[in-house]
Amino acid sequence: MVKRTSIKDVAKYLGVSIAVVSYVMSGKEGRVSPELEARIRAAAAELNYQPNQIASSLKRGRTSTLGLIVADISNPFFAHIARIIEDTAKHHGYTVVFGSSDESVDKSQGWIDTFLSRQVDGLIIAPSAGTEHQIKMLQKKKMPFVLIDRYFPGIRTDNIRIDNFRAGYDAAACLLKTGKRSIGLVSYRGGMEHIRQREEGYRQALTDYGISWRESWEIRASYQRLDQEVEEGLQLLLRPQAAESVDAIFFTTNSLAIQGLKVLKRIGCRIPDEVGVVSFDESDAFDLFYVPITHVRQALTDMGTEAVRVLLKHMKQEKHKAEEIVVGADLVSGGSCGVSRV
Amino acid sequence: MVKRTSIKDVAKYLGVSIAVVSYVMSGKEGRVSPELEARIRAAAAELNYQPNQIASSLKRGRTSTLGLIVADISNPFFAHIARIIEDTAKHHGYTVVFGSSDESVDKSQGWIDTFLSRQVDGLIIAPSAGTEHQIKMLQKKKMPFVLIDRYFPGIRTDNIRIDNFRAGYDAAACLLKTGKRSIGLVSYRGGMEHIRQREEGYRQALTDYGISWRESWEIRASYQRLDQEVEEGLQLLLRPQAAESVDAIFFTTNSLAIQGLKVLKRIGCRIPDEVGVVSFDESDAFDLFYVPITHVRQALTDMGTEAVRVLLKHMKQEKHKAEEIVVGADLVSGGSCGVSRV
DNA sequence: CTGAAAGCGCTTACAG
DNA sequence: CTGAAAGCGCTTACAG
Repeated sequence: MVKRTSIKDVAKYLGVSIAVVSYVMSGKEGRVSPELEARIRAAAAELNYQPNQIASSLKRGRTSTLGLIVADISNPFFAHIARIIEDTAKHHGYTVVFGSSDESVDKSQGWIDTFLSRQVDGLIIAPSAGTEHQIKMLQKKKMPFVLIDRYFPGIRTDNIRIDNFRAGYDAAACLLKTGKRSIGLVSYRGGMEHIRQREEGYRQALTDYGISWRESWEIRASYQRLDQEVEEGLQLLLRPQAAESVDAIFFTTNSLAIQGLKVLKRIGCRIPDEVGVVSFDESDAFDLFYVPITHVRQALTDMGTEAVRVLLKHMKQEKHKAEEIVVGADLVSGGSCGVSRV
Repeated sequence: MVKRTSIKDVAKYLGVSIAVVSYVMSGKEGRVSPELEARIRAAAAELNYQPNQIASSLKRGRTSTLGLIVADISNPFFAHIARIIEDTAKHHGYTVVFGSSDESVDKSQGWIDTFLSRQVDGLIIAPSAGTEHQIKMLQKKKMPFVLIDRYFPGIRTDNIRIDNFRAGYDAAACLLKTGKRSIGLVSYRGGMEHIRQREEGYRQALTDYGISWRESWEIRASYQRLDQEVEEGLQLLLRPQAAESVDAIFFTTNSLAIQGLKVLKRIGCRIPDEVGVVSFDESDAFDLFYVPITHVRQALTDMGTEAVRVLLKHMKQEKHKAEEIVVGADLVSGGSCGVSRV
């Protein structure tokens, strides 16, 4: 990089103080005479001056940067949210740095440390399981942050999420309404609260429809070995003639569903006749499946814009009571549940 | 944010100079006695010291940050690349800030300005059409950057891409091999070189298979009104009994294909019998389509890691001749082309 | 091995 | 309206 021209250079060029140049370049009104201002602007343009935000950040103690930590930026759910956060942040003069935690406690800590040392003004985090202490540490340091998608019931924090219980209930109910009676659950290991809520909703729906829940209907995969464990789980659920075999499946996230659908397709399972399916989140693959997959659509735009809005508010106010914001989620019907009898 | 403890605080706490603290905290070997080093480390831990990277950046003139500009971070192609770049950059001690240009010249300029004023050490850019002058400006400023995915034939720059001509050729050839004879092209307006290369490959394949190219086979959509224009274009291409009607379609990007498949599905077009299909890039939707969509798979991992590698190399060397790196791309067969007769 | 000091490029109270 | 100066938190040549 070629040596950049600084405020000092343009001050020297005009024989004025660096103070006036700074005032003009940072848009302070009424501190400098119109004539001088014009000369400074002209000189700045001529010398190709561009302010150094790093210096400004050091002096002002704020970087106008937000840190975003998600499980995986290449997951469409997070990629979509990232885009909305980017746009909203930019609109308020902020830039976003991001990191993927891969659901790892250590990686999450690593990104938090990185972002803190880089003096981000605030953090937006989709926290992984087992990171409660990291969240508490942020609170202790009074570092502004907001949680998205996930949250910890034991910690009062700003967080933006959907009503996961209700969404899980609606998803399962959609299957039950078509006469499905043995509803499998394909979910994540790890015990994240938002996933547990979806599962609770599912169980409540079973109960309300007079179905007695069976433990063998629930299978779980780990993030790290998702593909293999979904496949093994489905093999169990779909064993022909087995007492535990299932006539419908609720996938609690998009990645579980994508992998699950690949398995169902490979073994030639007919949807919805043999097995009804409902999933979470959007995907082009759901729309283009031979029978479009019914799914819970989270209001991602609201989630992203609210996250930034609440975070900026939090950053502004020393005292700030935690806001828990529930954004919309609706069931998009695609036919994969079967034909409703209600 | 609570007042952070600085190097000065720990120096004062121990009654030593800030210099030694700095040496220890930044890992300079052999400048400080082991005893003092131990005391400093203990004090730093006790006072919960975390280095301020902003101050370090200002002094050292480097931020260990890379800027990434893509068309849209929520597009799976770019989201995937972003993830690889994030991992590779992190491995080398760099953090990534990103911005989506939406194929807009102005937004692209905006992100470049933002990233320059934030003193990023280097840029990775998938440049939009019409941004040649921005690229030249970066060269004039000697700002290190590398282009990915796209490039400008008239400007010598580092760039990482696939052989788009060959990939376009292979894609079209796959359709021709199954006996398809009138091959439609669904592509982008705007004349980006990488897209033009794909189109050229397609035309060359037609020629080599003894088919005479027809202008009416080629339809183009703009980024801003993609959905509508793809639909209108397909309607033209698939008009029954029309002379121009087509028995196969080559989509030159994933977003064109996704939208196109939605249209084909809606109008009940049978793939591959009525219309063969081949696309670019990967998508869960391609794998899960009733007939898996044959597509060109770009070596995204290579593209991302090479981009970072070349950029870091460029940043290190004052003199540096432009590297044009071609990464792999292979055709993943899915059955959507039809049955090969060769 | 250790310290005093200059300086990175800004911002901003304080004088004049 | 304008300028001289302190200071943000580091790094690093220069003395000792």
